[in-house]
Amino acid sequence: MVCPEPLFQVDVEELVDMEVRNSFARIFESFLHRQPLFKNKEALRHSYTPDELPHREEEINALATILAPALKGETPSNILIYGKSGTGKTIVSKFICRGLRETGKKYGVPISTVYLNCEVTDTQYRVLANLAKHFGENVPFTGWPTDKVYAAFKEAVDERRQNVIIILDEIDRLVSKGGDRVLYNLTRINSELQRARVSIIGISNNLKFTSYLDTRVQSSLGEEEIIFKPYNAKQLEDILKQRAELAFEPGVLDEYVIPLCAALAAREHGDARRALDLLRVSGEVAERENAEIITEIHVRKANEKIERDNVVEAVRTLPTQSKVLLYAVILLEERGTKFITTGKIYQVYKSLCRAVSIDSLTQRRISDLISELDMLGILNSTVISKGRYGRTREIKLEVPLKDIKRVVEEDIRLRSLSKFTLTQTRLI
DNA sequence: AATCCACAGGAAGCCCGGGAAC
DNA sequence: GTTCCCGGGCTTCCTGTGGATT
Repeated sequence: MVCPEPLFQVDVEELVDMEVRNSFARIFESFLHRQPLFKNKEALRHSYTPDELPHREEEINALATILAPALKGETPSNILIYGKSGTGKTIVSKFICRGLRETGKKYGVPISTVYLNCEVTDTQYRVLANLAKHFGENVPFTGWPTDKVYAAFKEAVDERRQNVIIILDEIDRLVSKGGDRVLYNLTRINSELQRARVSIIGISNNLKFTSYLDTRVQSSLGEEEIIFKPYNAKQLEDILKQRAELAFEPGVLDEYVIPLCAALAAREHGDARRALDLLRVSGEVAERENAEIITEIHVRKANEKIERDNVVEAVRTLPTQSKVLLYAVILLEERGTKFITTGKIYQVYKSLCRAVSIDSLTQRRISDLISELDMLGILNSTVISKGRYGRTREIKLEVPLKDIKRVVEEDIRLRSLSKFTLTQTRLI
């Protein structure tokens, strides 16, 4: 996500500013000889699982209590875990599963755990194929009938006596993409197994997602529910302190840095992931400035950088059609159009398509693309009714216009858009 | 109260590419 | 090579709707 700008370029600019032009050798020398700020940057990554998870004791206990029967060969209840992003759901689940496996190993109880992120593995087929692969079956990523994959998984799992715990992270993604049949199958699989037993841990940040499920799945999946509360600023501070000790050289952090990172992340619904990113990027910013100490200013800069980078990256990776659509909104915004509606956007969009000679999509499809951009937080759309003048969506740009305009124009196929003016359409 | 606008958004189905099996 | 299956992007067709206007 956050890709640091090349060190080289920035340093050169700075040197010119400082009117130090002797030689590049000096840059390299200083790079090599300056005191490092980081001791182990990995400790600030999301993927890092520390040995202790502060302020999640209750959740850990709850989860451990539910899963403990696996150690006696009994089948633990299925569990649903709810909580906003960065509240430790994933890390706690992985942490517990690791402990469970290790304890099982110690006492000779076979327990295997599988972690699947349903944002990537978002269909029935993919979930089953991944599970089957985990148990040694060779399933192609497409091609087989789903029943066959299911059978392959069942057979592989049932080869020996074992307790299997499947973690389905972002399980709500599965439902929104019609992969909920797999949940139905998985929750009933135990009745078809001879030796193995399967339990599911579903992780979701959407409290209401079960309402979209079949009632039978609802009740069997949600046998136990655990809710992860967001961290408050004080708790985030503790987490950051713990990681900072591992990540930074002693004495490089100004005393206000951690509280500020914690406070900024607490504003974002207590997101620990954001707090860690903030701390890491602050360090990187300071490093690039050749600073010896990381200060509040670096944190502020890091915060801006993270927000900008997120948006730019989101826009850069959009499909071409969405970029053209976004460009239509940008042009309308630049024109100061008061009510930007689906219809207006569609007309501008069509002329843009003509200008860059690509096929235009139907208004129905564009309506869906607008919703997607809304979900990404790039646009904001609200359905409004203008009485006699119809019901439509009022759409606003949610991100800095200049930044994203540049990003869209960078697309090779859309270069010529920069020359386009709205007078070419009869609108507005 | 009836009408009517400008869409929202659901449902069904088409088409295509990727891949396995025959 | 042909057939079958899956997922994703898309179109077509359709019904529904909030509130200004008639």
